[in-house]
Amino acid sequence: MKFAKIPMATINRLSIYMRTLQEMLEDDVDVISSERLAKQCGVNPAQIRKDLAYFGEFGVRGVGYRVNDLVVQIKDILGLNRPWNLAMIGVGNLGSALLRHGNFIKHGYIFTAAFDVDPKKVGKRLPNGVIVNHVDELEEKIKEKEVLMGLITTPASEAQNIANQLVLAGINGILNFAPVQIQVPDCCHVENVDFTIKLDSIAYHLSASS
Amino acid sequence: MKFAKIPMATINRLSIYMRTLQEMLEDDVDVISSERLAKQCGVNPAQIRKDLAYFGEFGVRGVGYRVNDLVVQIKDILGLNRPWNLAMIGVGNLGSALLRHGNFIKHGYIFTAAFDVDPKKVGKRLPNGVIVNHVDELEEKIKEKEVLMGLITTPASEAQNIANQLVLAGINGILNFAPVQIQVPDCCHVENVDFTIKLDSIAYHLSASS
DNA sequence: TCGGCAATGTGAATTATATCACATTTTCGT
DNA sequence: ACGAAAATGTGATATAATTCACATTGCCGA
Repeated sequence: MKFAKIPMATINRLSIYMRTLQEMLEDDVDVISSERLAKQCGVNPAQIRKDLAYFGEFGVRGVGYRVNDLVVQIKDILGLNRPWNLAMIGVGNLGSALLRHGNFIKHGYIFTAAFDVDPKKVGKRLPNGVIVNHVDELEEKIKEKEVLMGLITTPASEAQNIANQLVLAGINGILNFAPVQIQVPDCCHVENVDFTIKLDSIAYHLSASS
Repeated sequence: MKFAKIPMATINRLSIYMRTLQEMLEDDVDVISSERLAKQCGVNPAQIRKDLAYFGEFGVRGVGYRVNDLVVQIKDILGLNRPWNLAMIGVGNLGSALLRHGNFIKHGYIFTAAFDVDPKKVGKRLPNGVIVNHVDELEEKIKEKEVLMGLITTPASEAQNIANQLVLAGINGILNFAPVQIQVPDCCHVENVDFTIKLDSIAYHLSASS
């Protein structure tokens, strides 16, 4: 099953299912139907079953899904049954807010390195104990700290340059917060987080509907 | 043309084209082909032409698109030929980083209100001059400050409650940073920004390819 | 003025994604 | 032990988005 081509959208939905299921666990729900889960996640029930069917059979007919088991299965599918070390490149407003943000650690993502070019920031110790390094030391530290993904929160003008360096350092997963499209070789997977694109989309909908 | 159903993906791409074009303007490029723009944006040239074709004919055959004109046209399409007032709900790490973030104002988005429940924060003046209000005053201040979109950066547990209040206050565009799916009536358009979903997606790709 | 070139705009074809609908399997009550 | 009820898993269908391929159009140089 794992060899069929999986839609990107499926992968994203699996994360959403997982989150919702984790919340349900806390409310002591132990079995859930695709219908109820779908309502909670705002999707079609068949969608959920199809998404899961790409990877196996996880439910019990006539009953539903065991919440706890399904969380474990989804974690397995996504590769979340292990910690992932992250590096933050750019310790400005946004970068430092994210470094302090609890959601990363909660989901198994650990910042083990941080970089900036500002001499005032280099050498400082972050609340999580990580010391900010100069970008010149990127490759060295990334290897030392066994970083597997890089988060770019530099100004847009630096993002491509940093991405190149990350790739050279052997990183092949990048989460890019800078509002530019960065170009990387195929071996590297980039995801973009761009607030203003989302705002533009809202602006469009509000304008168009009025 | 505006009555054909426009793919959501098209709207998002228009933002990306606009950004790229704005950068080109600064480099004194004044005409661009769909091919070159496509390469820069990482999409197919025909895609760009199709996307634009939903809204009209903006190019010159044999020549390309006048960069400046196209930026204006896209702004018109998206409703960005006017300022949009924003409210931030939740002035924690992330909220205050975003309030200070220059990209919003650069693209015509103006924070005119901010809310929190923490008495230590309420009453404080932000760098942009806005004073943090208590969430109890949400409806009143949102109307007073003519806010049209709300950004939710509260803890996940509060997000739905805040969304409800925003809707009651007449807001119909929400950018949700909390890692939950919030439910709103159809009149309201929600976009989600969820870092950990993106990280999960990267984790999947790194795990699957190895 | 005219011919060739370049790049748009767009119908057709392809590919991808989502939904339906139902046969299948399991549980549970009698 | 059996039949009804419930909810999965999935082939078929419908919908949506992307890409192709080319006819069309405007520009420029000789």
